[in-house]
Amino acid sequence: MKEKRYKQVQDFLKLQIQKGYYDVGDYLPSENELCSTFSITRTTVRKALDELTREGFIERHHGKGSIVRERRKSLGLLNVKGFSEAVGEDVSTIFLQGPHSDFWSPEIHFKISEKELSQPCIHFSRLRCVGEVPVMIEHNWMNGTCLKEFSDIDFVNGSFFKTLSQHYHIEIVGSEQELRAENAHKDSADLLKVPLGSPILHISVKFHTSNSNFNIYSELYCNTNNYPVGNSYYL
Amino acid sequence: MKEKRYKQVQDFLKLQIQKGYYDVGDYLPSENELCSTFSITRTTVRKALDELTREGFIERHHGKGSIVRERRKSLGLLNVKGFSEAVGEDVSTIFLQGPHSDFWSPEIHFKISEKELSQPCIHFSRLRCVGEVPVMIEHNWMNGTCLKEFSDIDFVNGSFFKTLSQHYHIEIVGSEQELRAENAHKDSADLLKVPLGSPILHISVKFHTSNSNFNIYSELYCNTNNYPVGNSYYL
DNA sequence: TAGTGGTCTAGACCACGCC
DNA sequence: GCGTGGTCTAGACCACTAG
Repeated sequence: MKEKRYKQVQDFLKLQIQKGYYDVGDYLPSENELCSTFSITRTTVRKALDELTREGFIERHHGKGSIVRERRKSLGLLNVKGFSEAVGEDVSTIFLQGPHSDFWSPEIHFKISEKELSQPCIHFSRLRCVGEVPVMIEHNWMNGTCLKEFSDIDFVNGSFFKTLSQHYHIEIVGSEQELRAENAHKDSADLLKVPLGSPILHISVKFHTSNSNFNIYSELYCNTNNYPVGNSYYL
Repeated sequence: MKEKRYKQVQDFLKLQIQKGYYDVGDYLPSENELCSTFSITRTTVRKALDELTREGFIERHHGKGSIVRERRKSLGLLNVKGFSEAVGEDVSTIFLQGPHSDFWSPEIHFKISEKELSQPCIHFSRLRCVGEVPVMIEHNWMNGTCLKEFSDIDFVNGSFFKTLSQHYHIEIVGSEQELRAENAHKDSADLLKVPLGSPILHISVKFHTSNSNFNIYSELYCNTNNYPVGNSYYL
């Protein structure tokens, strides 16, 4: 398949931003400049800029131009913003299962796309702790065909999202979440070291990425007794 | 400001979907049909469909058409929107206590600003139902000096936020939230009609508004058994 | 093969920010 | 006034799906 023009421009600009060619707040070339640089029309340039906006790389200001945005740290809820930031430094992560091939689990709450279902699945799970106290169990499933040799690559700074961005150029563009209060089942009670039947916050997440065939499906089980899940949202 | 063409089409289709004119899985009219129906070009029609896709109302399939997506059966609480805009259908609200003067309650989780503490407080609480089933208890506290004669004014379409916007020109600009899974206490168990000790999702919210001396402090108690709390976030 | 959505061109006019 | 991004037109060709 031929590389799309808007995709070329999009990737070119994204790379320049990621490489630090522009500082936060800098203006990109104007749409008309980009048109002549790439010998394409404004419609195509704007499609590229639309995508970059959706991905959070730039902001556009009517009458002024497109500026480079500060890279976001969290999306909606529990992008584990609560861990390294809200809770402090004393957080740790234990792999329960490293990345490995698996089936698409019925535990996944959101509807998995047909395309993804027909492709191999990668799964990994982690236990998040504050100090010595386990506070969250995290299960993740995703399309394996998009992550060649994933199991062999170390997580960038322990962050899965950073790894996706830097090694695979996949960006998170949105998420859907559902939250429930449940009673702890045996497995989660054991891992979280709480009595069977304790109230547990169960969060189902579907992260949407810049690749429409690659979503991340997560099921999280949180002990909120000492560390409530936090979220902030600004317009 | 003139209403944009793509916005007209977008809102028209959204309304038809919300009204149930299309079933889940139904195909919308093709892009070319919409072009002639509205006497606009495909670029404009596609812009409308792009927005609906981003909002999660439709899915588009190359070579086939645009189908209506399943609407999430959730409360959509964690964004800045209110309950009334959640799923829209068949929700009702019962006032437990209408707006009245009160003290700033120790039940409020977030820190109240000094300025607000020194001023009178208005409180009201409601029970939110889907059909006949109570799903959420809502307590709200706020600075009374900003809401002259608030008790006497009817809520615009039953929406508190709309009332704030239309009568007081106060807009929500952001929020902070904390979530906990708890066991139901006596009062909330009674109101939500669940057994004592059932798992309940407790959400503490501080809404920030365009008036920095006016924040809304809410404490919410949700029965998530049938209607999980949902949230989606798109860039 | 006919119809659909996906990409792209080459223009136009408007609203906004700034000098 | 001028450059910027936002909206819109009237076409074109391509890729995908299905009968």
